[in-house]
Amino acid sequence: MSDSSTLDPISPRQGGPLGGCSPHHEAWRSLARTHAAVSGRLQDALAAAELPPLAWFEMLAAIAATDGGRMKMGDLAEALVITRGGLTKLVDRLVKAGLIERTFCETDRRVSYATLLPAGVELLEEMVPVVSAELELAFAARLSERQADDLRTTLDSIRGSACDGD
Amino acid sequence: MSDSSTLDPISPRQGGPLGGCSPHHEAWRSLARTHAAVSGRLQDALAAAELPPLAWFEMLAAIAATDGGRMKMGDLAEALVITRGGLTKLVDRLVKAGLIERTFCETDRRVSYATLLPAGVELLEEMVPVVSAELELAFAARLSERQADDLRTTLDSIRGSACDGD
DNA sequence: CAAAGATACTTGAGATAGCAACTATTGTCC
DNA sequence: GGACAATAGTTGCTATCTCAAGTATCTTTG
Repeated sequence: MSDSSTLDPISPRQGGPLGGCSPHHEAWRSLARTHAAVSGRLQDALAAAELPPLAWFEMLAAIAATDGGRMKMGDLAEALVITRGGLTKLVDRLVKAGLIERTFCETDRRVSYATLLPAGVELLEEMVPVVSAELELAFAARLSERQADDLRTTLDSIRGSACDGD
Repeated sequence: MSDSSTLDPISPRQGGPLGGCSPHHEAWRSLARTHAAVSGRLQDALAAAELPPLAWFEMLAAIAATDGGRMKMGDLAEALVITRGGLTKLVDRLVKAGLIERTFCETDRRVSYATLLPAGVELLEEMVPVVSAELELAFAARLSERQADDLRTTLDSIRGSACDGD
């Protein structure tokens, strides 16, 4: 343990056989880092405004984007890309905060909906400008609308592949 | 509570004042969803091969990409975009698994390095093909190398903005 | 040179998400 | 019609992360 003769453990491989692997690999690294960076900024901005975390915003926004202001648990889990178990607990928190409520399906009693309440709409309207401002800062600063749209298209097609090729 | 008159809580706003907000907003949604989808696939592939989680791979890969096979804790935290506290515990796990070790700096004794051990290199070499295969599947299926490179450039510039505009 | 501040890392407490097992309801097949 | 499988959601356990506070070392400044 106190022996320092363990040094130089990897002399044969230095600086790059894995770093510069493939363009796809670098693209992935960039995707992961960028997601983390932007996500972190959004969360910081929300926290600074004393608003709930980003996950709450995404859930409220997802429900608000529907026609009826309600969404099946399963669809919501898919939209937020989290597991059903995780979603149950996330919904629990928003329900406890009075932002949404659980409603049930007449025709299929296994199904329950997360339904937006007025307080949820109100909060969402407070959060939107904060999130939007931060996104403008991150995206608009160096991307044209056209570039942003191209980016979205590219990402969508990657996601398509990721789901298909199962 | 058993009263169902709470229905129609959001009649004034239906289906889109927030869904189709701005191109930047949609690009962000796509970025988040794609990251989650690809990340999930990578983790599934690693688990299926009975290999350690993605975070271990990213740490090993980050260290292996350096010249000396070692990396300062702080730099590592920045590279993986996690907090220092989180990194300490992540490193603890890899150390316990015998993949890396902590080494110390002669000139500044506050600094410690995470140094790759032979077992770590070996494991990394097992993980690389699994991760690469999955990435090829997700990226190569619909993206040319040139598109992948453009994507990386675009993402990098976003990340640049996210860090600058503090 | 000594004290105050800055930097690097660790630690403990709390929050969140995933996994697997479980309940309840619906659909299918003989 | 009744047994078996499939689907929707919830729950307990565990692992991991973040945040804030703490320790050790270095740097600056009077």
